[in-house]
Amino acid sequence: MTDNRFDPSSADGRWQRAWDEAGTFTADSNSDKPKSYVLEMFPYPSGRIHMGHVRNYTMGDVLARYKKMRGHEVLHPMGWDAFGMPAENAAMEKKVHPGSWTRSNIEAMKAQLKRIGFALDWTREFATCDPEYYGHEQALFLDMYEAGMVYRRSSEVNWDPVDMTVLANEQVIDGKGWRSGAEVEKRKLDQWFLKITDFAEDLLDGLGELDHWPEKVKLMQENWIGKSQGLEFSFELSNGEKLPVYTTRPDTIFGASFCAIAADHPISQGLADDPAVAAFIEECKRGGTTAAALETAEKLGYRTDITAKHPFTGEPLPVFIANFVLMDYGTGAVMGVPGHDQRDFEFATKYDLPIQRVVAKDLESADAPMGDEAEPGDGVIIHSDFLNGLSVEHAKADVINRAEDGGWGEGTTVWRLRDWGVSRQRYWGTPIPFIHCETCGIVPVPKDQLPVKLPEDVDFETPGNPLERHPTWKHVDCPTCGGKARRETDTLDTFTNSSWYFLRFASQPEDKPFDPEEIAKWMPVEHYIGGIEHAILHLLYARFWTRALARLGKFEVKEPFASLFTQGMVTHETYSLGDGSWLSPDEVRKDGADWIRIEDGAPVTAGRVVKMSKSKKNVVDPDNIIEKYGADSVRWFMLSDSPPERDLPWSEAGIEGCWRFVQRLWRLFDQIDQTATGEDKALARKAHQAIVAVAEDIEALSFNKAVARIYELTGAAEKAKPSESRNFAIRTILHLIAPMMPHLAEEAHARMASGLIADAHWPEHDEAMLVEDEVTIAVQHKGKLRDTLTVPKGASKEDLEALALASEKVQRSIDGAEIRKVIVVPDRLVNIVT
RNA sequence: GCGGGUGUGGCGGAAUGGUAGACGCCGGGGACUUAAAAUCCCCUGAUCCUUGAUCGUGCGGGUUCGAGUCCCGCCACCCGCACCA
Repeated sequence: MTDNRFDPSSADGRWQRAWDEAGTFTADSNSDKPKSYVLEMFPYPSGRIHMGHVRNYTMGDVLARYKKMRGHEVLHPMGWDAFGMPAENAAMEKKVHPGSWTRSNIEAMKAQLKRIGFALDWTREFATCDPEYYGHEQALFLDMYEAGMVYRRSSEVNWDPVDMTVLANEQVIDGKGWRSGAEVEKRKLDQWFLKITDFAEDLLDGLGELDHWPEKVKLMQENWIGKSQGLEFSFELSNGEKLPVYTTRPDTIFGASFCAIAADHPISQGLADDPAVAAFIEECKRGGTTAAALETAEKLGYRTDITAKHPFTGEPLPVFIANFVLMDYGTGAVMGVPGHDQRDFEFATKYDLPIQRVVAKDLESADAPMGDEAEPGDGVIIHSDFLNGLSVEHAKADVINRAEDGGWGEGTTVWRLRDWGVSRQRYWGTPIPFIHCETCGIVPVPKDQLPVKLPEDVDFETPGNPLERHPTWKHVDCPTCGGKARRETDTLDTFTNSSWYFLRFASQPEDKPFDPEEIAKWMPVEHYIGGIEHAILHLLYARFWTRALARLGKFEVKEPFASLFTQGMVTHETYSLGDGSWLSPDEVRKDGADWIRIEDGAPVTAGRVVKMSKSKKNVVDPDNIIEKYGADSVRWFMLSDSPPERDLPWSEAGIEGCWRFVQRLWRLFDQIDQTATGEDKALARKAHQAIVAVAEDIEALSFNKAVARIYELTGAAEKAKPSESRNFAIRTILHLIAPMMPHLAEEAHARMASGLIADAHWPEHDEAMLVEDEVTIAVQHKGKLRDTLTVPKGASKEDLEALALASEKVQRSIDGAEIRKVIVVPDRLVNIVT
């Protein structure tokens, strides 16, 4: 009566259309059901959906469908993070407009997502490059400006002196420009900043309320915000000036043997008349602006003639200009304590400065010779006059007190977090809505003139910012005085686009960014899922925007994402030829134990399993897989085996196994026997236990465990003889897999009932059916397993002990030794200690 | 350099301090078939003196009747570092 094979090539599309036509996944904000907002980080439209997307969206999809089965009104939207550099690169390489390149990518990727059968509300789709979206973003940016959260200052960028253009960190390879190959320099530009540091305390405290965020992400954000307590004080300099410095280790002040200031510190700049100083400052401009580049660069210093007077000893300390001191952090000047800071240690070794230990592990080791690195650890203070014998903690407090009493310093809090530079000298982003007027200065674009749209007619033939070069776009009249003025040609960092998109998904009125009442209905996002690579920047910026908008009175929500899940990457084995060139998986095959190239039989080395990437050619295209196995097999693969937070190795064998399981289920679903009677208590119990366990696993996002349980129940149902219990078990499996393999589930459901299984309820379980009658307990002798016993559940300690001692195997192991102790854990084990 | 993480069979991984290896993949053996595919059944951590025993969760210590799990110290690998998204 039915085919004995499930055919996804016809079923998948049929059910996808059925869901579309019924509007099954359209979220109704007026529903009186409890609301659930499930969101995956929206994709950048790079051109093709990759396996990482499939994994991410499958997890969210299972949650969304499960929540719906649990009676929730679910919002599960999708859109496009559409601004960014790849579109401009494509424009340069392929001579296409970034907008049309992006639009056609979106169209292709949307079709791919549809083929996987995601339960998405497409009615709310948008792209961040839609003028409507970025216009509202400009309005929000102006609101933040009015509230004093936006300002301008000069800041360093990577400058390519050959291409005459600003480079992203990504475009700096080994300190050189990626196109020109020229040595990159630091250059200062006037740029726009958002005052995220005003929210440092709030963002830090807010982490405490995020109970459903991974600890590691919270810890990373905490370290990133980097609250530190320390002492800010001033050295008196030999030239009569004062040098304010900040230190987190005032306890080590007697170990200071030099001071170091940043190259762009005012004192350094004041000495720049000296050609040697000027040359050194120039030297410091070499190299990129990333933390890693700065930290790993060789420590360089220039010894000035100035000395600083130690506040306690009065000793003169040499003042150096040094490349490892940052003007952006603290005061741009530090006291160097080589004994207890690794950077200072290296610097002191290089420039032959004294290295004195002032914190020792204990008094005995106080005068042991210093090793070849600094000692940053805790201990007791030595060689420090009145601090001797104090703990690090007490010494810190003592020095701060004395500085405050003496009026030469004070205890302060310093944050590692820096204000967010949002200026980008690029075309494909949100234009920053300001006008520079010769007479009025900086003037916001009036809101009724938003959006400030990007011009369409731009060229990418010459490097640099096309908005700057455009013949007319930047020339405007001042909105205040009507005089000649110039548009801001910087665009906003793409991270601003992704800092509020979840609000626009929840509510999208035409005349404003969002409607507070709708926000109140849906926010916060209940489940937010995405890559660990966003642990800091995107997630911190989104938290910041939400708090900033709340401070502006736009809504009450303070934290956008109630729970966060960071998923692992999809990886694949790599294949290479003897010459080191990479081969793609479909160019090779296994020949016995070895790998060969299909084309000519050349030997191939199977290498490490790493993240799928174009450069390693170990990419598997989801479309080809769906074509061959259907959407459900791929979805099942994404959920199986690996825990979702870890990497998932893609394998051909694995997807084959999923395909076989789809067919196994299909055959099983055909075996409901309406004439069957009788109870199979063991199977019924397994089914009830699975209903509870799979629900718990899905809610904990432990999809791999849910999958294993479904395999177990399936195996048991297959083996069982027909009975009412078996029919129940089969129908249970059908509902348990519905969120994971929705097409197969609909197809099978349609043959036994009317309506969509997507609209069905999660099966009910019977509490009484969960309890086992019998348990297997372990019998140990001195902690080693000797025997097992099957006993009724709840057997008494005495009975268990007697049964254990009666075991022949146990007696042989004890071998007549004296029994000193017997530990009995009911329903678990008996441990006999001799 | 700084910060974060991971480590269990041939592979992916299970395991409230209580029977290590659930479940899947690979591999081996068998059934069915003219044959193949599909399907079904059985086996599959290592070693040995094989009715059984010993060893075994990156390495070295410790706590405990009992440690993959808790504590201390290492090693290896991976990820992030503010203009990639």
